[in-house]
Amino acid sequence: MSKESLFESLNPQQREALLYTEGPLLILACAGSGKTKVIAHKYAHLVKSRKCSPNSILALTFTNKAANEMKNRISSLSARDVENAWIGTFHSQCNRLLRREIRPLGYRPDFSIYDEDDQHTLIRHILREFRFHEALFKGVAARIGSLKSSLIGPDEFLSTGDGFGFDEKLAKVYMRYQDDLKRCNALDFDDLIGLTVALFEKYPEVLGKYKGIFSYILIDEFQDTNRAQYRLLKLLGCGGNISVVGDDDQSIYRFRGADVNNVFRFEEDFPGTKIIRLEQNYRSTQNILNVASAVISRNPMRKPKKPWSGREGGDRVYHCWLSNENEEARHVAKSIKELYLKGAYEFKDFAVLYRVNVQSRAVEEALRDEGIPYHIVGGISFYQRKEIKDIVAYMRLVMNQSDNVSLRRIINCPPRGIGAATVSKVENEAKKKALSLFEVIKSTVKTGSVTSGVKERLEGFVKLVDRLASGKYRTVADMIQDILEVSGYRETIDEDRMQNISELIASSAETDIKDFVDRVSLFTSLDDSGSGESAVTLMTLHSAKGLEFPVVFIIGIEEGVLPYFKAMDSADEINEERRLFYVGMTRAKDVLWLTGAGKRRLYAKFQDQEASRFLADIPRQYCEWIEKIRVSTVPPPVRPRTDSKRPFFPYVAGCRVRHPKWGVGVVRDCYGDGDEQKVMVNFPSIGIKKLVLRFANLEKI
DNA sequence: AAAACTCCTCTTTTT
DNA sequence: GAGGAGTTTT
Repeated sequence: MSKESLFESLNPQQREALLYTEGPLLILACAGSGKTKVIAHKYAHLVKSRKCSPNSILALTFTNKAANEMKNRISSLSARDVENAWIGTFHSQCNRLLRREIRPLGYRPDFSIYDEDDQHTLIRHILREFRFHEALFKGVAARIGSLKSSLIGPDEFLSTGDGFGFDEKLAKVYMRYQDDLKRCNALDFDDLIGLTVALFEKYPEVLGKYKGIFSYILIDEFQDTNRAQYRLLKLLGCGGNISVVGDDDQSIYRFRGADVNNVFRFEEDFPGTKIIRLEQNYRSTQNILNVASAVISRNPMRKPKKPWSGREGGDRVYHCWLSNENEEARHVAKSIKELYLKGAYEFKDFAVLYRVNVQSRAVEEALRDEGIPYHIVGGISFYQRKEIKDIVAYMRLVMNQSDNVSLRRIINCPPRGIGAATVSKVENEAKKKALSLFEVIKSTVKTGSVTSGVKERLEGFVKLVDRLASGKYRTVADMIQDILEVSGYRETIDEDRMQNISELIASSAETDIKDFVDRVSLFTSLDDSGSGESAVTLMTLHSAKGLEFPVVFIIGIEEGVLPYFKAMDSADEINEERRLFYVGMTRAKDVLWLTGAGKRRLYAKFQDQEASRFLADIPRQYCEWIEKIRVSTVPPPVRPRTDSKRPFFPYVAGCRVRHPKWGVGVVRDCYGDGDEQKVMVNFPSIGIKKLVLRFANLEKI
């Protein structure tokens, strides 16, 4: 492709973004403004104009899907092989770098990568050993994860503790977790970023090497970076050879550590930053854009921007209030059918978006009743399935025999008579001698300090692993087949599970075994290839980011659902809910429906629902109200309620209370309502207690 | 080691 | 109201 045609399809701002290569550049890209296109074109331009040699541009995204899309675009623009280019997700490229450079940090290059599940297993194990709130493992993991994504180590965290015991214990768990990972020669997702940063900070010569390799840096979805990722960019991009593209209005992953403030910090940290705004929206009609803009403009702390659409007018945004969630779902299904029968749209042109996955149920039912094909995006990932994780654990243990988490997973799977008692014996031994579990097992087999039965079974296991480790497998398929046969795993699983394993094998093709394990670890969901049949898409608002559909329904726009009730007591979280709504609305090209229900069953109980506060921000002239239930029962879209109707708590997290028996403690959380109101209080003497407010007899101090 | 039972939780989830 | 996980039972 000629240089001219690289520009031809771009508007003036996009062109400017592409040509500005001499200093740090922040591209504020409104929804639907073609940001991915700009990055791909810029990459191609940098190579074409010989400003950068091929493979010297680091281009980072968040998802594998986005990375693949970028690779495809770039290779078709520049007719160049992108196999060895530094294009990929933050995690995959850090992994690539660490496989080469990690030694000085005390890990071996054959390290395992632990996903969230493995992380949970390990933390749970530690909590059990510490006899410390094992049930809270998820919360503890989340806490540790957020510390790690902010590059706060255990020691640093300890020094900021609240002095009430919990955080100190948490710091100990954190420290131990990090030690265990190292002992296992394993990295979790946060380590992939964090250790790359640590490497660069500790070893300037390594940083220098990579600054030499990367002559330019391109970042997509910049608003989703966390502190660690930002630090990485700062280290590598301080020379100013960096362009980042993002939209602060579309930051919806705060709960995962994403920090929108990076967008605001960028200008300060990269002096001389040029800002270019991509404000032309190529997706939605002006009406849809007006509605979305009206809602998002209520958020404080935004980068100012004026999105506009080349598509004047368009349908007004439809809004409809139904009596309950089934009526709502039926309404969605009927509307889809109606539009479909008019012939303007295929089923794949429709999307139904919701805040929480449970909302899909009613919609599924209604679509089935109408005979409308649909598919659901999200849910349990292929790679999270037990049988897949088991097989991968075998592979990991074979490649990294320090991997205790994988060993524990499969030592008795299939059952080979090595029970909990034996394992915990081995664990104690391992702790004493600072060896890995597998090493201890091997020496136990040699010295025979256990009963002959146990010894025999352990020996069988060692032989199994050794056999697999010495196997000269050409392909992933060979290795997995051997694992299935030799371990006896195959006999223990049913048809369905075997089917999944076959799929795993099929997906491996001719991939190198090590690359395959990395890929499996760094993938979350298998590309839903889809059956090819045209079908309505159902998914959460989060999953919808980056996509577009001609007709979009956003359902459950009610207080408690959107914004979700858990987010309602913090202004920051409300703002994020608003952004989520904004992301949803800006997915629509032609038609946007906003619906809600007056009654809804959430979990066990029915609830009366009020219209979402966000609806009150929509100017009436862009909207059309469709009356489905009697006007008297239609709740007008009111301003946000005062707190009077929300469950009221006499305490807030952080305040101190006195308990007649346990003395003074700190409130950590308040939840539930009515007679079920509960508080979680941390008492220094005994730790965390959950108390029913009615009975607790607490005194505020 | 499977089956039965009880208890708990229940937002979103790029890697 | 349902699914997951831990515990107890057989």
